Amino acid sequence: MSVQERKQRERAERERLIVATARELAEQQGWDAVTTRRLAERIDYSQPVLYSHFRGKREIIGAVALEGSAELAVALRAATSAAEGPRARVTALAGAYLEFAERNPAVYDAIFQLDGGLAFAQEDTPEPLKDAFAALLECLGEVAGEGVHPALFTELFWAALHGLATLTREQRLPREFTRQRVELLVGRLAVL
Amino acid sequence: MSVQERKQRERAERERLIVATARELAEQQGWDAVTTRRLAERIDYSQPVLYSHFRGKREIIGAVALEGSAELAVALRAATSAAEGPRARVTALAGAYLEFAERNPAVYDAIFQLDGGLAFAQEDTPEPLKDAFAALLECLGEVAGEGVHPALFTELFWAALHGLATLTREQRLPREFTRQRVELLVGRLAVL
DNA sequence: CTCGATTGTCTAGCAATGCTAGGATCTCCT
DNA sequence: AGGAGATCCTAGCATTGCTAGACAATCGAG
Repeated sequence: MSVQERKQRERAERERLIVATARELAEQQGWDAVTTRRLAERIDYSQPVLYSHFRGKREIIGAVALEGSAELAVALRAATSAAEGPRARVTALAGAYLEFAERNPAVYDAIFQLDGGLAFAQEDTPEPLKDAFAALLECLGEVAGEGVHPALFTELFWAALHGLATLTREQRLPREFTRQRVELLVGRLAVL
Repeated sequence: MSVQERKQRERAERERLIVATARELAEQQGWDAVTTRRLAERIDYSQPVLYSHFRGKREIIGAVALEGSAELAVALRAATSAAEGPRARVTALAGAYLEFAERNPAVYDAIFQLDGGLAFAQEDTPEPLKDAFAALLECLGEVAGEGVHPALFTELFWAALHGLATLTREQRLPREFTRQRVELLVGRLAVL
């Protein structure tokens, strides 16, 4: 069945190409510019090909979200493992989170802002999403404080980061004081 | 000039009708359902009339945002003024904010999530937006703590609330623990 | 090697979207 | 009463996500 295998590989390869191209286009010109036509043109296929891989634009966003989520988890773990002591770890975590959002706005949108048809906070939540939350939990669990459920604390801390990330990106918060806000957030929320 | 005045009044009245209808439609079926055609049909005019009042859909969203922002400010002040003591006030503020977001999801989106073409955190920021922030500041300024800039503290607190509001609404956070998260937020962030 | 069937792809098209041009109608002042 | 000017609507454009149906390439059986 070598032929079938090759076909499957090529198909999988094309699917990755679609996702990568969608992501690239979104980062370059925003998600509004990611139309099925443009996307199809960039991968040198016609539109209907997209629909043989994904149900629709939604699922493409979802695929980008999953890919990005995995990267976010990696970035968070890399940042925390490079820091010494609880406070430095949490600060590094927050910084890495915000930097990820800043450097990959379209991907961040795909994960947290747009509708990618993904389930959150349920059993059928995709693994990468759970894992990104797990990465947060690993670091934040140890600074939740006495009698505070680690997951609940993580949710709150995450919400604060999410708020900072989105409001900053849309110019709703002046960007220049980001550092101070993070310091304040860490200093107040975390029990060190 | 009674005739001219009447015309102007009618025109202003129609503008309010447009905004109110857009808001209603958005709350009922989401902003995606607010198309210029549907909106025009509901107010018994043709599409181009909308464009004699607003530059485009964007500005209509912006108008809803301004209206909603004013209401938010009122709601926040009502909640804080009814509470005794710093802790109760801040808790009431947070509760009122989240309740507003929960009960007026479309309006909340118009203000904070969608692009209504409004300027934020600048001199030319519209008054209602500044005032909503001022309402937050009035309450949160007194619990910022020593040596912490009240505005910076307010921004952080607001970001946390915004994160909780949006993530909860999109089912990204389980709704049942909202109360605990708010308690934790207030207890940790505010200096009482 | 040939020929039908299956798989894959593309062309063409649909309905819906935001927005606009141009003409029709209606109102008001002289 | 008539013309100027404001007001509004019909009709249309380009773009969107998505799909049907035709066409071609490939594969397996004889």
